[in-house]
Amino acid sequence: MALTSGSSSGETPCGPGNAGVFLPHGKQAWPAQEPSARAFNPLAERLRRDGLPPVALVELDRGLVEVRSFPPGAAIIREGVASTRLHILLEGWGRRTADMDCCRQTMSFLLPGDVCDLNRLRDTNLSYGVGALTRCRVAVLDIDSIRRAASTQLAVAAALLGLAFDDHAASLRYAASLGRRSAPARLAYLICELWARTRAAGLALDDGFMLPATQQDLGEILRLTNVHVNRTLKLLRGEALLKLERGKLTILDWERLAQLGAYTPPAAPSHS
Amino acid sequence: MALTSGSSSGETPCGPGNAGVFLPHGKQAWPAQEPSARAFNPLAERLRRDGLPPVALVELDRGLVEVRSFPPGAAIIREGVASTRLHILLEGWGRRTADMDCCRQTMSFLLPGDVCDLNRLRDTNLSYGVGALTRCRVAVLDIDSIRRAASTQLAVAAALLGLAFDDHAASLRYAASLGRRSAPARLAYLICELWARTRAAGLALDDGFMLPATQQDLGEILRLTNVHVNRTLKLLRGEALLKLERGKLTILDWERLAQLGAYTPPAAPSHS
DNA sequence: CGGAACGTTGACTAGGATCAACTCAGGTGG
DNA sequence: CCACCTGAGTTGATCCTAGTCAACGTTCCG
Repeated sequence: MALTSGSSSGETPCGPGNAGVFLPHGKQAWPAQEPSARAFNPLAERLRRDGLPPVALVELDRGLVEVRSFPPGAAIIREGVASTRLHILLEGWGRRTADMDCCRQTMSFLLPGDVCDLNRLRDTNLSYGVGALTRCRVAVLDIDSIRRAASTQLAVAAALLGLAFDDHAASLRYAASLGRRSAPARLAYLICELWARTRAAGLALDDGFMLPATQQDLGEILRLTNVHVNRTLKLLRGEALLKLERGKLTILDWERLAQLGAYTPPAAPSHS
Repeated sequence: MALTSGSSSGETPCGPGNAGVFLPHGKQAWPAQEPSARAFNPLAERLRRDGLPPVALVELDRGLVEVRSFPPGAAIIREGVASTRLHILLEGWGRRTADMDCCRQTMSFLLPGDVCDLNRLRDTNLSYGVGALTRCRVAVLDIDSIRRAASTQLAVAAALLGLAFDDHAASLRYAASLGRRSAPARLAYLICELWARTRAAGLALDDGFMLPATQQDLGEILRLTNVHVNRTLKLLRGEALLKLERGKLTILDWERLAQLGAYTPPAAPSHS
């Protein structure tokens, strides 16, 4: 109910129980006008690369309740509202936020293939909310189905464990990148990380990516004011490291940008 | 080998394959002079409370390789060195750190019962190191044994998933608590969190806990300089919220401290 | 055309960093 | 026993990064 709250545009093409979310084969679950086959089912693709057998995907797929659509700025998950549903971002950009005493804090951006609220498997209450940065399409799954799947198919449990680890590792890297570093270093790091993630999600352009975030949004994740984000962008532009115009971020000098951000690309996992 | 690096004092009483780490029953694995039965085997206690059946504990226990001891300041895990061992803190305080370009960053303190490098189950390379704040006793386990245990005993996989989620949730809360908040708010939050964790680990005193960290250490986790930590402590002392002398932290006004830190105690998990 | 949201720039402020000096407790060796 | 050293805590003076406030430009959209 909290999830239905006035933000969805009513597009829920999947009937409950239909196959489709985890199975690349189950394309009948979506209308045919999908633009890109690569971005079609990002989580399934990721899990498949991870070595999850198709059988396990079928198992997970049983948990699908519906696919919902959210306009930009809508709340996908409200902070502090318990739910027995798991949300997977299929399309669009989201963000994890927490309302602190002073102002809103963004903990991470979410890209297609990311599970918004994986922690719910542990605790149905979350300490954060999830909002839509752009228009988003979100797969809604039933937690108990997923738990059942994990307890019958070991591969499912392993896959979830893998996702949790990745998420955790990213949080740690992110926390480290903040701290007593300068605004330019933090911004550079963020761009490097997003560049890697957009490429992994198949969303990257040749020399950059579409960044659907305002300077205010960037400030919330970098812990800067929009004004200072502006100045910092200007600085990096002046250094010919990158440029950001009309939502398109272009990387001009990857070497120096990665050096400034002290960014080291995460190694590929050694095991599933 | 990286783990043997010149810091251990040679105390490794357990032969490989001995029972003891996860099994509260297997007390023969330690010398008899253990001071407190409650702090004796903190992770096992935690997992037991979580509903992990004793059989699964036996399974995990097979992975025990040795128990190592580290003096204060020693490196328990060196950043960037791959390893096939998992480390569980049995006694003492540790910290997760990453060396950034400018200075060292601490991501979290580790207390007895915490797994230092759970991520290694996913990727044998870590993006952080672990150091000993006090003298530490650490159980060293073989990763492959744990993986095998998780793939035969579902309860083991579930327990690991639970630990990963808890760790992840703590990271997110921590990242949120930093950000654009003032030094007093951050310090207050840290104290609140440590107060909850020391109580959970059975290490708390009546009205506080032993905090074996210098003001420099506190600065590294709070992203402040030691000088500013000092001033902030002085401020909180002046407000009669807490005092810290000779390593003993005393909470004088819990209500106002929690309010200042915007601390909300984490809810108990709804499922295992 | 008008309004709203975002981006841009300047002037000023403040929270925390930096640098430096000093105190204090504990340990070590003569 | 005292002299000395070291690491931590404490305090003051000064600097600088980023926040705040405010104005104006630009883009987009109804």
